[in-house]
Amino acid sequence: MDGRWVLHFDMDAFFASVEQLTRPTLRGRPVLVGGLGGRGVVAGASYEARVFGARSAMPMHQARRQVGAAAVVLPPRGVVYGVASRRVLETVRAVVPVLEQLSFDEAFGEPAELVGATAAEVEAFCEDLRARVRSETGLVASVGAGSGKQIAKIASDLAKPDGVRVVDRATEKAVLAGLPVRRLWGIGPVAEDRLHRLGIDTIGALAALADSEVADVLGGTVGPALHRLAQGIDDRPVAERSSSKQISSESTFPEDLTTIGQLREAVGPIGEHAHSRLLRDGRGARTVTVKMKKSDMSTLTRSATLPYATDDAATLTATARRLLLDPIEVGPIRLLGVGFSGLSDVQQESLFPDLEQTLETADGVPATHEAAAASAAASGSPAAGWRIGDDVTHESYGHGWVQGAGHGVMTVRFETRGTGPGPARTMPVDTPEVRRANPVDSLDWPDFVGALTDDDQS
DNA sequence: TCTGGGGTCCTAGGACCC
DNA sequence: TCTGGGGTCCTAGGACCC
Repeated sequence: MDGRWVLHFDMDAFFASVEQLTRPTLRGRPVLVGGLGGRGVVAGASYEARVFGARSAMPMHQARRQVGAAAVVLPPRGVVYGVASRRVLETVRAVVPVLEQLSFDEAFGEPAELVGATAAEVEAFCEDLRARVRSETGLVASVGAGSGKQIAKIASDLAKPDGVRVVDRATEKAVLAGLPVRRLWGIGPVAEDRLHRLGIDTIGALAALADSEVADVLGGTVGPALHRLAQGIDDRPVAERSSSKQISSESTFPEDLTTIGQLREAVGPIGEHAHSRLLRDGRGARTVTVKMKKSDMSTLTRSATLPYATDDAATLTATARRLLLDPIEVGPIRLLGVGFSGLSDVQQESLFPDLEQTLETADGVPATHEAAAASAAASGSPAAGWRIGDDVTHESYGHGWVQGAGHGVMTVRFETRGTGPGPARTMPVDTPEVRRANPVDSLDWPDFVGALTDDDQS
């Protein structure tokens, strides 16, 4: 393993950058992506917004207040980020075949060709990778490199924004030693607090502790692992991730739910959302978990394991509904989640047909009922109300997005990645030439017209 | 107007089996 | 008539990651 180089590839302000890419008017402006409701938090902030102190996971109202009137607040467009993420990672994979993907916008790689390379060679490799991603996707990534995953991840942090940082073996220990313990991957607020109480503030101070002390503070499993990382010992391999172990969906309500009836109603669309992703995954679940977050932010979970894995919506929803607790007993509920785990290929022939029958009919309310209602509400007729951030298409002006709406009129900005900054036009909300559009078109339009032509010719 | 949504991993106790 | 030890599965809670 001597001479290995691990790379950590990390997109810069990914969600906000995709918004700025596909909606060119937003370039150079402080963009906040996240929930718009009273309980929303920031999922992504552009660097222009970070100047004001806005950060991911911050309550949206707070970020908005800090940024001021210039703030552009947009709801997340998950499908667009998903498509952008896939394209970015395909580009990276063309250069680094084995990737350990951590999230939408982050991955480790360990290119075989870099074994034994000099720091300068590694830096050139990383710059080439960034340039490819930028030219093929229009998005900016930073890359960190080091002898292991931990140092590579810290290096990419140091490289941001829009940079490369290679930490060679000679300086690795010194770089680590001076950083706050919180920068170590695996040390969160609780562990940080425990260490601070003992006067341990830096990774260097953590590294200098005795093994037994670390185990006492951070636990017998996690402690020794973090201790080794603090000392720069990190030989964990880079490997492709296996399929997910759990599929879940959760939702925070605008106001806390206080009756079991409300919870029973809410479990329908939430369970249906998780179920649709379970179907897309192609496996079935044996264990159903219901999660309830109380107003004091503590969570209660209840789970049940079925005798077999199933992808049957009625069975899964009925199981979830059975697990609900009554707010009268446990207190008001701000969030409800439904999770499926114990995932495996569905067994077609049940060994327990009688039991299956019993479970399926255990709860009278068919799950599809709420699901249909929810999807009807989501797709609703345009006249029912455009929201800020909606993607639209106009018969003459092309693809655009709703910049503002109210009092019977709306302002639409007609632009996409391919058009450059576009004009804003104000029109009645019920303008018949305007229809809801596929958000992904903002990444491609009008280029996809050309793509179709190419296909026709071939 | 406090704190989203999607995950992974660890701990700890009890049931159950041999 | 005071009661082991190991292994596995299930459940509940929580820390941590982006």
